Amino acid sequence: MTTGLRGGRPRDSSIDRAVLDSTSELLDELGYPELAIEHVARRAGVSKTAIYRRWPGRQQLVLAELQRRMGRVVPPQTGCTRCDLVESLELFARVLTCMGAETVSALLADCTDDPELRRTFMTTVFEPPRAAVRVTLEQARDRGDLRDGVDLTLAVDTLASLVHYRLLFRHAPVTEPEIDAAVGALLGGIARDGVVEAVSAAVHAHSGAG
Amino acid sequence: MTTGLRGGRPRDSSIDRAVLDSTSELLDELGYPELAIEHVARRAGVSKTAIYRRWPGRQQLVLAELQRRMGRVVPPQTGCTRCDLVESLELFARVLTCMGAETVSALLADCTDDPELRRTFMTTVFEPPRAAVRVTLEQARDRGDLRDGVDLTLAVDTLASLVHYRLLFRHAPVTEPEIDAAVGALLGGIARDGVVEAVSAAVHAHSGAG
Amino acid sequence: MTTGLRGGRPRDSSIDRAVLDSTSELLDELGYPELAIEHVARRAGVSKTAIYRRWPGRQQLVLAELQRRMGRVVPPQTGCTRCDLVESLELFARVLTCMGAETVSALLADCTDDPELRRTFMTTVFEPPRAAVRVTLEQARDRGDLRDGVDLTLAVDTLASLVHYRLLFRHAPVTEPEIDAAVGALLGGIARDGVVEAVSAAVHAHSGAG
Amino acid sequence: MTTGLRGGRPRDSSIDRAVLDSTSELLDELGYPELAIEHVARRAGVSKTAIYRRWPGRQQLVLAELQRRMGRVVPPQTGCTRCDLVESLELFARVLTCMGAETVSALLADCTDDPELRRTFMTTVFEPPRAAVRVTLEQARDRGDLRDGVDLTLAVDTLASLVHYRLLFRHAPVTEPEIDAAVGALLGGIARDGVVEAVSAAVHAHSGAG
DNA sequence: CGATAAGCGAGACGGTACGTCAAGTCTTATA
DNA sequence: TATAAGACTTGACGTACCGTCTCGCTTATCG
Repeated sequence: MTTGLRGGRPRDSSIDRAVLDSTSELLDELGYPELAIEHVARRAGVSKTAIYRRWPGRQQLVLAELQRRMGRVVPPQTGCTRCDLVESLELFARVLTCMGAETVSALLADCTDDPELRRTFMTTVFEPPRAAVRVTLEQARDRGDLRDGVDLTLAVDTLASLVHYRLLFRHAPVTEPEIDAAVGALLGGIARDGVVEAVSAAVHAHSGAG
Repeated sequence: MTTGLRGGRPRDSSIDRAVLDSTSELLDELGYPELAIEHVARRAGVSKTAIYRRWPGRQQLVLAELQRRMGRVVPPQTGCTRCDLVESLELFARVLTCMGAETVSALLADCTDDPELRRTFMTTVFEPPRAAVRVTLEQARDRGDLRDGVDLTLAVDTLASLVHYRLLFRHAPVTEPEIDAAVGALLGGIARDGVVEAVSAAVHAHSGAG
Repeated sequence: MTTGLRGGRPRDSSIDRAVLDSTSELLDELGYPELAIEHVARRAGVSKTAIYRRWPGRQQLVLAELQRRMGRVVPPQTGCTRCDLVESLELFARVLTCMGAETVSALLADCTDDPELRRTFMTTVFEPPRAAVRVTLEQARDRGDLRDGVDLTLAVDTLASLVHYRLLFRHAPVTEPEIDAAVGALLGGIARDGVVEAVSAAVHAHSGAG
Repeated sequence: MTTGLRGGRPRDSSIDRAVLDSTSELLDELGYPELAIEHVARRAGVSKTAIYRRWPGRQQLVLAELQRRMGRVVPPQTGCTRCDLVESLELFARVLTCMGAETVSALLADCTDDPELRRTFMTTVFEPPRAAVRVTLEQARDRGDLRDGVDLTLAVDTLASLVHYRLLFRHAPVTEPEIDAAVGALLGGIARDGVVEAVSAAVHAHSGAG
């Protein structure tokens, strides 16, 4: 809040580090639900007050640690649409894995009540890798690799959500071949030639009749 | 556990109902994180003991309520691949929405520690709608609507995860046109003709070089 | 509050004892200002909750201990006015000393904010010995030992306050000769014969002039 | 301690005043127990450091303020024993009331731990009005108004303690007629003629027998 | 029909963490 | 050196649920 423009003892930045380090360790050892501010304080050799002065609560503290873990996400630029997409998604998976899939989902669940917090979470944790995928798809589009009228947001969600789903819900790893297959499926479709157009007509008839 | 083979006063089944009803109300009013067994007991006019005798903890209690909310999920059977898929996914979305998206994700997060519990959660909450999608895709495959070598599990995950992502993470609604577009994209692909094959070759060259 | 007429697990009366014992010890070792509920709980081998369930706060807890220390105060009845008075005051002094003069005054000071609490304090701690003095004086009056028109309340206050003052304020002991002298002074006056009447007239003239 | 003999920035004496003023206000608004140094500092527009440099703690700070409130106590000299005594005691009551009876007793209680502090308190707060009473009594004695062998200290305590008791303990006002009656009682005694001597003999017999 | 066994409401119990608060000390930059 | 601002440690506060327990009572079935 107060940047302490002038006057007052400056914050001891070694405390920031010590607290985040302890948070990180406890996150790995106990997981988010068992992570207590009191533990963090004890382990960091720091008072609770010093923590609460920096972060208003557990969520923000862990969020800060996740942010630190994420570092800088740079979208790949090989010039090859499929390669870039695969690369983006692998990056995505790496980021989530590094943050700790369970931590991410537990934290998210713990942020649902406060809209402000939710937004921060999304911006901090989900947006960066998501943006990488989007940029990659936009480049593909500009390069003329995509059909006209393709809904980019939907495409991003489709790919991103797969990684999320596997890692956060099923706690299953996402392997490179799977990512490749998923990208291939989305790019090329999975229906035999001619089927989509046929069923498309049927849908319209169906919904028109309903 | 004990079916009360012999002896003892039989359980009052009206208590089961009262407790689940109160759980349901409090879930809607306060959300899962704020739901306390003590509140449930008070509201249901029942003792904590009676609750703990039936469910070992909060998670199992809420799980039971979600199970009750889900009811019976029946996969659609119109004979049209795309219609059935869309229908399955809408069903999926309805189920999650009815259960309460926030509740579902919070509960899931709260189940991560106990593997047994996790499995129960997956079987109870995620599997049924997922199975509906899988059945639909299997029927499509058997009907010859899908290309050879399509990874059904991946396809199910791709579609299912989209709904999850939108509802559980972004707390955004999933509209029918979007579902339709997503199904269309997966079935037909989004790449311009010829692109997939071309980049596919490039991928192999790329990964061969790496 | 709830006497637990029916239902519920009965309170463990050994806890009451353990808590008051620990309170007593800590009162002696550290004094009232340093007495912390958490210490009491720890030393008594009891949870904080168990304490707060019985007494709403530190003040009430200590008050309960003082009450226990006081026991039963019985006014003396030798039939001799002066002896009874001296005896009453010595009893008074013993009671306050046994409770711990510093504890009494610190507790009183800590009760000033809450009127309810203050009243309880007065009734519990100050009234009983005070009542003994009053009873003794009433018996003296009924016996015809006192002049007509003597203000008994004032007389009680005069004697009681001396003990309070010495013990609670000056932390000086009150010896038997002093008590005797004070009782003698109050009973017989300290002015030389004729002086009181003379100055009494002067007072009236003085206040009439002012 | 350091009178700032030489060197450095001189102390800003307006700070002393501002701090004591704020202390005074907060004492009236919240009472001693709720008076926090941080509040005082904030209200005075002064840093905590500046306060702690002048007074080692809360007790000393408040003590300083009480001292300021007391001002100069001058014993009355009308030449009439009873008038002077009444006047002294009223002065006594006024002083305590002005300081704030609750503040005085709370502060006293908060000084019990530190003997040094206690002594300062006694000297500062209790001695001056007490001295006035003593001087008055000494003048009465020298004037020949008192019987031989009267214990002056005991007489002072008897009168002073009554005021203390009423104001600090019972939080009851001390009215002028009451003071007059108390002075009258002490000077003239309350026993019917002949009673004191009779019971006095009884006491000696009693204590001799016991 | 009485013994046995469980269900049940009430609420005590030991835990554990919460987030807040004030005390008193220390650090920095500025006057 | 004094000052303002404010970081810092310490330690207790009173609250809230957790999941377990004990008690006295009720309600069934079994022998």
